[in-house]
Amino acid sequence: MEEENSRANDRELGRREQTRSHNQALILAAARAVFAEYGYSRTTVRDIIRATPLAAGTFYNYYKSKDEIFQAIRDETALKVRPLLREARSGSKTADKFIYATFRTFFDFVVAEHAALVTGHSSNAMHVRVDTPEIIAGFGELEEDLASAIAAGILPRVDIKYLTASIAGLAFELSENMMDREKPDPEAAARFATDLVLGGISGMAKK
Amino acid sequence: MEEENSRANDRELGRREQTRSHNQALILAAARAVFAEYGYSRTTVRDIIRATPLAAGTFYNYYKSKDEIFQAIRDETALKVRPLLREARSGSKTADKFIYATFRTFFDFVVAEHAALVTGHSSNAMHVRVDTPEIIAGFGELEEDLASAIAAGILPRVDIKYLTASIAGLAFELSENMMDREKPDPEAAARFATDLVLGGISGMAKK
Amino acid sequence: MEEENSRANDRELGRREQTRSHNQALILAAARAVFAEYGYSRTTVRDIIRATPLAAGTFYNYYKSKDEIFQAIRDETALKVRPLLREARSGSKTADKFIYATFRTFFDFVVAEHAALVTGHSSNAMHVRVDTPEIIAGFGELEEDLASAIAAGILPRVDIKYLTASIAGLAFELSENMMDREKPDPEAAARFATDLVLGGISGMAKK
Amino acid sequence: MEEENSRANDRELGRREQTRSHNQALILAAARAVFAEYGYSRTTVRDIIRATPLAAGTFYNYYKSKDEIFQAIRDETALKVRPLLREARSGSKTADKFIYATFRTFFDFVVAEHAALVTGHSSNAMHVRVDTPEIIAGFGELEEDLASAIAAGILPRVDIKYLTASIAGLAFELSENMMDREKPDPEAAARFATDLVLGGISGMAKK
DNA sequence: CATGAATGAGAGTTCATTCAT
DNA sequence: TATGAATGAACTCTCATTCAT
Repeated sequence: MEEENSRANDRELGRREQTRSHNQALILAAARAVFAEYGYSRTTVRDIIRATPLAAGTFYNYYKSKDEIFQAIRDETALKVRPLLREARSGSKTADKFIYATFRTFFDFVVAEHAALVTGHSSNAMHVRVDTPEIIAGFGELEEDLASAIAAGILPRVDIKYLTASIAGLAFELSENMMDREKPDPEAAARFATDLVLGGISGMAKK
Repeated sequence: MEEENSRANDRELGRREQTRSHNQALILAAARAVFAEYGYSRTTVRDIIRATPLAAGTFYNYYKSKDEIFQAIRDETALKVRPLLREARSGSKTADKFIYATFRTFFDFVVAEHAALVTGHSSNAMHVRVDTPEIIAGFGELEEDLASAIAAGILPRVDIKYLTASIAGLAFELSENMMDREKPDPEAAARFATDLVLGGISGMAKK
Repeated sequence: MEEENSRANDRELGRREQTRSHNQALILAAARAVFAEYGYSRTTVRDIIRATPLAAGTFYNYYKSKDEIFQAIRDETALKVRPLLREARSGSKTADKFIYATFRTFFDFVVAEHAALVTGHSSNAMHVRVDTPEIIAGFGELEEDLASAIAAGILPRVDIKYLTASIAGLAFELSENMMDREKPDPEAAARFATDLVLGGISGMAKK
Repeated sequence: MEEENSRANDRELGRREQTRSHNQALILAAARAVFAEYGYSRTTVRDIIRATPLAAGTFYNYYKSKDEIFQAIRDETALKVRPLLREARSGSKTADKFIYATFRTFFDFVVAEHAALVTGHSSNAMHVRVDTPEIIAGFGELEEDLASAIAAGILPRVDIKYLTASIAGLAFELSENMMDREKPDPEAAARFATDLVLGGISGMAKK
């Protein structure tokens, strides 16, 4: 039986490898879409494989469980954006650049990956945001960087934990509002957020 | 006949009603706790009654379904805080009072009702926030009030939708951070949030 | 507590007795109606007491179980009609009288008790007919009487079991058809059935 | 990809399909038996699968619900017998042939399908007969054919609705009696029913 | 490795019955 | 004895996971 399969599948060299990563990609993409749409518990493995040309059991050749693929997606997302954020902030010599880089990078990322889980706008009216170890680590990094920036005199001395929370809250909530708009504009959103954090609304004027 | 019986049973009805509302309270409290812990879908009705000395079927003497109690809790929360928020803002003649009143009222409420669902800090690493009609209406009210304040010259002309989202994001995220602290201080949190919104971090100095 | 109740209930002498049989009658009537409407399993005890001013637990002061009241109703029905049928047949000296008396009595009874269970025309399209010991005994009596009539030369020698079944089948099915008509006419139905059994359709002419 | 796989798996699909239809047959047979034994509402899906070597959930791989399999069985039965009945009657040029063909076909069918639901002889003492659209249509067809036969002068002018009901009542009741006998004899039963309908018992003599 | 039916624990819910009042 | 909330077994159905093919 295995021989027959290999005969059928190996007409091209490396076909197996190709199929394997192809299938993995199919499953990941389907999972991302479905988790983003329904959230973790309301998503069934059947939903995922139904969004795939594959069969139910095949799923388990790639992921040990529904939980595993979920965490894989979450971490994958956080792992992608975290280096971007750190790098963006690392070169910033002014408060404006520091804060703007943070928001801009985050909003750009959300636009690029808006099918993914970070900001799940589920059809049945629930915001789900996941605090995985990876994401928590991301918050930790932000806090560290804020501390460094304060130490370097780039940012004023404020309650760092509240500032971290504020930036996170603004980032998540504004990114959602931004994505609801006709044409998401990460530049404008980042500008708004940065101005708010730095100078408050006092110095803003509506365009 | 019913009247006669009730006359005869009056003394006991007091007891019964007492037990009844006691049980209702037990179930509500359990549900609040479990929903906050696990979110809607991961919570089972059995989880709720297990957190109670009652039997499985008893739940359904009080709520027709898992959905019904969930909505009851959500709306109860939103319906309680919304009038408070509106009233707090209504008398504010300055930007500072307006913004501070909003945050302070919200944080006070979170401290008072910290077992409730609105800001669920789940142990299994998920933030769930539900956009019920009630909560969405709350956002709408905030937006309206912001528009009025801008029209009245109390607040400067800024992107109202982004401002609404910003205040909401700050409120939810800071309230969570506040509750994680040893001694939640709504005054300090509201002060931080208000200063941030009005003047940004530029004018802040860490105490 | 008991004293209070008796004070309340005993203003008239024998009131208790009266209430008791009154309640029993209420429950029986409600049960008859609901069983006839929904059949045994789709009827809930709640349905029965809901059709009553009484409380759930009261039911069990009168009947040990749902099953018990169901059987009571079934047997009550059969026990009422069986003596009527026997008596009607007993005096019949001719085949026509014998057969006609059987059908006519049965159809009259159905008209009179059409809310009861014997011929249940349930709203969800099911015919339910119950073969309780009482009803089976009724069939047995019919068979006995047919045997006697044959022995007496009143009826010809035919397969008694098939004849019994035929009469039963005609009785049940025609009674249902009769009850579906605008104005149920037991006389006409009994005439039709009798003529069919005695002479077949050959000698009939449509009115 | 699916095509390739099916090519590769062709030999096994035969097995699988075989198992599949085997299981389907197991479930159908069990359902037929249990429904016949207990009727619709008293039958639980658990009863059905318990009468099977399969697991609880397997049922739902074949039927979406208890209702679906019930209707499948009902309609399957009615749909099988109806064309047979119509065809049997269609060629009949005399009253005897017409009536005999109807009963004989029905009784033959009952003998062949005696496990089925149409005529349920339940051990817990209930006859259940379901008026599905299919069965009602069967009655309608009988009535139509009777009307045609009367119009053609084959049958005398009698109350068609009562005649239809009579034939149905005789068919159901006699078939049950027939099946209770040691050796069911559809020919004899059909002869009895036909003679009864055509000439009544007057012309009969017990064998 | 793909397949997809089988599995069975467990979900939400109902309801006959019990029992404190 | 009437009350009606409490009970918990049993129901229909779902779904993550397994496994023979």
